[in-house]
Amino acid sequence: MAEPGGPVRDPETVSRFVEHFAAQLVEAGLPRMPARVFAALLASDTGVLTSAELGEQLKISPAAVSGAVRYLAQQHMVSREREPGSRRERYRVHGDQWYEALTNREAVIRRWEDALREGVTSLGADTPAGRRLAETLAFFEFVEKEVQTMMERWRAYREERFGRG
Amino acid sequence: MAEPGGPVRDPETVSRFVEHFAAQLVEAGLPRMPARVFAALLASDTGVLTSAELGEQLKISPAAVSGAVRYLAQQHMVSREREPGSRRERYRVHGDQWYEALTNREAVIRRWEDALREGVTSLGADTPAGRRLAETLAFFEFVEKEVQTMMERWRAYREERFGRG
DNA sequence: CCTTAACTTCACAAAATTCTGAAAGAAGCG
DNA sequence: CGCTTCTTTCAGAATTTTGTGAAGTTAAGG
Repeated sequence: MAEPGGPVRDPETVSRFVEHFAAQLVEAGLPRMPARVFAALLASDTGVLTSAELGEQLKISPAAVSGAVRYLAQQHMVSREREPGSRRERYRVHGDQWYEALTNREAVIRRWEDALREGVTSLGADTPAGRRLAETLAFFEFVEKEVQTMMERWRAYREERFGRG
Repeated sequence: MAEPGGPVRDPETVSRFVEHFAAQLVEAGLPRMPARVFAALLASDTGVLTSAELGEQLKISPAAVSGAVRYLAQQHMVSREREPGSRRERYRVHGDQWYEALTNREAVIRRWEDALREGVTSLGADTPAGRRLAETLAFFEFVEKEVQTMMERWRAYREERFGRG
């Protein structure tokens, strides 16, 4: 399908997917612009786009691209690369990297756990509320461990099914 | 510690925990009022509070309580009970129920999967972008299955460690 | 160095969200 | 049936978030 000289990718088809998938991400809590930029990268053939390409494709200002990309980089969902010998920056979705980011709410969970531990102590480990908090804490600790092993299983499964990315 | 006649719970200590934990939830994406209401329920001794109690404790209007509770109930994070023979409604965090809710982003994931499937088709399963989308789709399908078995392991572990809730 | 291309930061306008008071709506109880 | 108590809905004020244009910053290329 992909011809040598020119891509057959219909921009409108791509855009339809990008906006639709971005909308789902937004619904799940991601801010709008980061969601759109991320979807655009996912739907690109190389997985790499420049700031200009993103701005043009999504019809947004350079400032918006900048903000969205900063957000995504902080969440480790994309990485930024300097194109050698050029002022252009390139943004990339790297398969593995972003699965990990999705499940690596580690920092967030860690803070939940801290807050819960403090709650158990201050409310009293021997009170009903304290016991409820302790159980909740145990749940998060459990999940944290499980997610790690789950990702190991995923990597194995992925390699078997798709080969090395 | 909990005496028969009157609770020793220091309201200020409780409030400190409630606001702190709620703040973490907000940071993770939960709207403010639902987060505060939920934290208050978690920190209550019985796990049940009336609308009036919530309003008083959090210093918010009945309208705010109503909105927050509707949100939480939709997310299956609390359940509402009618106190028999009274106009009062009671809201409850039920241990199991809300762990499940946390991991049951099922509906959300389902929609992601749908969008991705459509993307694979419309961009072409044999294009680089299509392959990337297909792999992403595989990841979610994998996670969906894994989370289910993880929750089974949690229930087993929980029962062993805490006994029947 | 100076020019120029590319990205970033900042202040502000626009848009969306959030919470409240007020009014309306249910449901028990006499 | 009407009174009373509790909850929900609604319109609007206040706050927050978002995206832009414009100025500022960095670094390549002459």
